[in-house]
Amino acid sequence: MDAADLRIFEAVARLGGMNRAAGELHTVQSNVTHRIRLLEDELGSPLFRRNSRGVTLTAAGERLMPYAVRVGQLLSEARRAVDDTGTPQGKLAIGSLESTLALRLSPALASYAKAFPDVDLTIETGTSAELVDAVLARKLDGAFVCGPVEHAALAGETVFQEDLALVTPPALRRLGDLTASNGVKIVVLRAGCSYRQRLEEILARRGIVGLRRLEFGTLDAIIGCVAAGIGVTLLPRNLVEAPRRAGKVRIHALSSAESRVDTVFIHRRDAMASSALTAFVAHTEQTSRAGGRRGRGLKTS
Amino acid sequence: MDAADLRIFEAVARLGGMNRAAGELHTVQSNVTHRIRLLEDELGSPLFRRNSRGVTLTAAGERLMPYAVRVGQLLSEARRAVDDTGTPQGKLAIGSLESTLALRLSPALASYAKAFPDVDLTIETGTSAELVDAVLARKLDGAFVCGPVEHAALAGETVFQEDLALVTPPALRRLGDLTASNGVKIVVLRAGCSYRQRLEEILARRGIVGLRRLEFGTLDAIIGCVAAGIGVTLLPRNLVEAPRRAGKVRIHALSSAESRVDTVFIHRRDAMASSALTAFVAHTEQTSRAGGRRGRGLKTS
DNA sequence: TGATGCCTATCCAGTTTTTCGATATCTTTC
DNA sequence: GAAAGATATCGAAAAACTGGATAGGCATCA
Repeated sequence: MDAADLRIFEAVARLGGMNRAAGELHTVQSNVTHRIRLLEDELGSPLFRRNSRGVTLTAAGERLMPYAVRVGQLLSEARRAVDDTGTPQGKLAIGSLESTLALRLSPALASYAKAFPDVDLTIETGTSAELVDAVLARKLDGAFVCGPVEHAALAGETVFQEDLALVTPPALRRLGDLTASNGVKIVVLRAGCSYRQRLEEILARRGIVGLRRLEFGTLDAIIGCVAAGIGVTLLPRNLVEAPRRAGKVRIHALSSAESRVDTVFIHRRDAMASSALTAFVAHTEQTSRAGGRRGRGLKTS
Repeated sequence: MDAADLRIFEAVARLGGMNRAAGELHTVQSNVTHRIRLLEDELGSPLFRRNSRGVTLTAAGERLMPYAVRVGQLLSEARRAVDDTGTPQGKLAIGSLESTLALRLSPALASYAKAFPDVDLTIETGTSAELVDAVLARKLDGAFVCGPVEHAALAGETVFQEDLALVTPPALRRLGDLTASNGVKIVVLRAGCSYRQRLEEILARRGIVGLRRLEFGTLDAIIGCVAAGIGVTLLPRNLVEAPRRAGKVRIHALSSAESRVDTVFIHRRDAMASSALTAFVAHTEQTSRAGGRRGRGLKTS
């Protein structure tokens, strides 16, 4: 049994046919059939059931499949590891929550890109759940998500601790005065922003439900909107301290459980971190130390 | 790059020479040299430094090495997985603390061996640290060790909870009367028994140090020895209840932190559990439910 | 019912890859 | 300087792989 055999096996299983696999593998069908046959002979049990419309995995094939996938991944990872000379370079796919990207990451990204020009950095955004899945599926090398994350295959550490503040127009003295009927809206940075859900929970806990939502692309727009009495929002406290001192908005007390959000950087435990990734984490921590505080996260081994 | 290449690479790296690798791989040196050369060409960087006394890994080779090892392990595991038809069979290497084996495992082992005659069950004993290392090195499929065990690569669950009792001769009313000078010894089942260390800690905490040790091979011998006034010991409470009621020994109070010992069954997280292993764990739990209580252990994913 | 399309199995020949054995070369050691 | 032990190189033989052509099974459709 060899990696090449498993590669063929995996393609046949995934595409459900030897013909189709032959196409993907840039070879001919007879060849695929032959190799599969050899593999089955070697293992001593059939891996596929042949029907007229293609093939399906037998029980033994099902058992082999995850290994075929894993070996393929390992080999390509090995190649990258050999190429990785220690100076960060190559591709680096990072995921982030939209809000984290906007509020925390931009300066770090800019200086990272400048410091390591040989890295092809791509940033993808999504919800925490989407990002976790993408990291697990090895589509992303790592991601910034809302903590805590508990998954055996993932390592993570808290890189930012946000202290959120509930921000309302200055005229709103008591939260109780908020009702759906007076037209005040929830103002958030972007749809699916994870602060939105938290804000709705906080309001719901105080009996305030049914507020409409409003989205803006920039922080200034959000704050301006709140100052104008149109909505309420939930933002990191240090971003709204200045407007508050200027009397433009009012901040309402939250319990620390409600206000505290950990942003965790996660990556697969089993994937060896590339130089580019290692440098990225180090760089982000260094940059963030100016604004946020660094904390301990999951056990990292 | 193929698994066969990595196999050759790994042998050369491990043995430090192409000649020696050729011997192990049942081929000739020229062949090994050739394949290594091809691999280096393919990867674009030399993997070995050639000296007159053999070869040593370059930085790139060092980076490749763990992948070579892992791929080899995966392939052999894949083969086993394919062979594993669901009915427990094949080899199963289990480790255990000597004391756990003697006190808890024997009945479970006997009935397991009877229930699944196609499994080649081998039991090895050692200290917790030794067993953990053996499981990590894949020399054992699993092991019973003293909890708690915190290791990212290991999953575990508590299968037994022992409530230990400090057992002394009935004449010894107060622990304070124990001194090294009156000849009383620590009696344990076997050298290196993990209860021994615990017992010494418990005594030390009460200012009793310097007692000599005495080993016995059977429980009855130990209890008889204590009853005869020769020594003190630490044993699961339910094993000494009968002699205590008979007035043969005295049990002294311990805090629950001192008396409680978790026996945890550990196995590698990344190794897919064979049917034999799965059945073993299930069987042990079932059997142990008669005597001990089952509890939750580490997060198992 | 026969034609068609899609699929796998098989066989053969050509090519590529791998293996082996012999030999060259270099370095350390005695 | 010889011997031992190491890697490098080369050519021939063996093995494995590939590609193309063909056969046959099974469903669908007219």
